Amino acid sequence: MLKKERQAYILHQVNLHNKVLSSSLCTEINVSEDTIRRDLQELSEEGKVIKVHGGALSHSFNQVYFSTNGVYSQNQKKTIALKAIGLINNGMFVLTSGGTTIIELARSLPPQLKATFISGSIPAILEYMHHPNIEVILIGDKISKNSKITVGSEAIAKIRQVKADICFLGTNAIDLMHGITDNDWEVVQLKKAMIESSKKVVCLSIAEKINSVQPIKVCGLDEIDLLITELPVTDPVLKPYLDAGVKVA
Amino acid sequence: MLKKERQAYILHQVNLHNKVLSSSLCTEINVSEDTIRRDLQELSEEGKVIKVHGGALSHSFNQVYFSTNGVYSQNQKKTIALKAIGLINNGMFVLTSGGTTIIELARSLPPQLKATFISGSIPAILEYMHHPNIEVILIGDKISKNSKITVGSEAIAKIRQVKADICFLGTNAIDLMHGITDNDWEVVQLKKAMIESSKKVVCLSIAEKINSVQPIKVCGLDEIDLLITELPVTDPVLKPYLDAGVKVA
DNA sequence: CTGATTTCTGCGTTTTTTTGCAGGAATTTA
DNA sequence: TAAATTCCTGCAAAAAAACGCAGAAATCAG
Repeated sequence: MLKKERQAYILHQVNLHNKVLSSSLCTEINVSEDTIRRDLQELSEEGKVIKVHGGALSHSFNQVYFSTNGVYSQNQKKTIALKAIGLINNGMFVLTSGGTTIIELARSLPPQLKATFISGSIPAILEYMHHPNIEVILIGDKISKNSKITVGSEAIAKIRQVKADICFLGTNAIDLMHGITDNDWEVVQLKKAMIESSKKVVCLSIAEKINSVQPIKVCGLDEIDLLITELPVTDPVLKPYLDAGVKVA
Repeated sequence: MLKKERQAYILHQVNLHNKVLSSSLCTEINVSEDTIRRDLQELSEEGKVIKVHGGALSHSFNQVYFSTNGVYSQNQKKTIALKAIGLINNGMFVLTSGGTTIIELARSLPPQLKATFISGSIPAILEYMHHPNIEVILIGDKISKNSKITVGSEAIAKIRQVKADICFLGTNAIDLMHGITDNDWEVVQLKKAMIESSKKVVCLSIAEKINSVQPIKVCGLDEIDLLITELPVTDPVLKPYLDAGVKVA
């Protein structure tokens, strides 16, 4: 096998699978590891692949996983936020949890919107405060430094006193079997209370979190009135949820 | 699994769920905890994640910060803050209002101090949240956007439920005749409630505000247990207050 | 066509990287 | 305060990489 031929094969494999192991390559092509290593070395110098200990990675691998953009999946979250904002009308009482998607929602609210936002999430409240026309109601109680949200029985009691028109939940994990799940017990209690206190429950979830599970259950899919992702409604990932009776936007 | 691959997976999980536990990661990827720890270490050195005891946090989630620009007469306020901090002991319940002097107090708290701070001021709460050992209780209610503090009957009711060891009031104006005065009716209601709910009332006031008056009365000088300014106790400006029976530090 | 030169490949050795483990220190939690 | 986790340090084994070298193959010059 010619050297050029071999390198073309390697490059093909890298682009196909996003990674190659030098060990498997050398058995596939039946050459010594040194040869593979030298090939990888050359391809790496030409910028065709990224050489790592044990093999090589495609360049797209790095683009996908080590996004140089500091804010992770901001665009997706922006898309979700805009869909969600379409559900808010003037005069509404809106209950929101915390999380980066909610922050994006808060930042994207149109300036003319006049509504009342209720939350215990400090980062979210900070964003709502900057808005010219929104009334902000803060749920008080002990602050969980971890999640930057007020948690505890007082907070839950306060939420129970509210009857909100709509509730937006930032989602940590959603799955067909287990519904909405999360990893912080106290936050879960809050979210449960929020669901009970709202006429309409909307889950905001980037597609990556779909079909993932966390240890603690928030609610079943049947309690969600709407699931918002950055995907078009026709995306196959959403099909099982539509089939399960979940409304999707 | 390649090392880079593993780190990409970890980073992905961190960005997705805002936090990861090393314990769960090592069962997921089936490597030793040491390996996970070393990965976390490296990712943290590259600034990709924030390493904490037991796992790691995403960086984007922790970017809650408040614009500190234009801190007015910072040095004097620092002096006042340090005097005030001398009054706080471990285990105390501390009630604070808002204002830049209180912020300075919050920033200057010694890291070992273990106490519970109660406040409705968003900027103050943000500072307390950064402290490793203090418990933060947030007073909830409607947020007044210009004073950045929760105001209203619910907030007052909550404060009434508390019996704090000490209360620090940022002062807007203090005068021999009129006592403590302010210019925001709702904030005054809150401060009154705070005074009633505290065993000891401490006013923090920079010298410039001494002998000035605002439209709405908070309380008389007789209700103050201590007045803290940046001046030495012997300063002639403070003499009339000492004569009137106000303790000064 | 032939010999010299260059390139390529594989082998053995040394060096580096990676990983897991044991212990003791540090931190967290009850 | 005591128990349980988690963290750190040094160490050792395994894997991979780097290096030098020599033989094989290809290229080139005369």
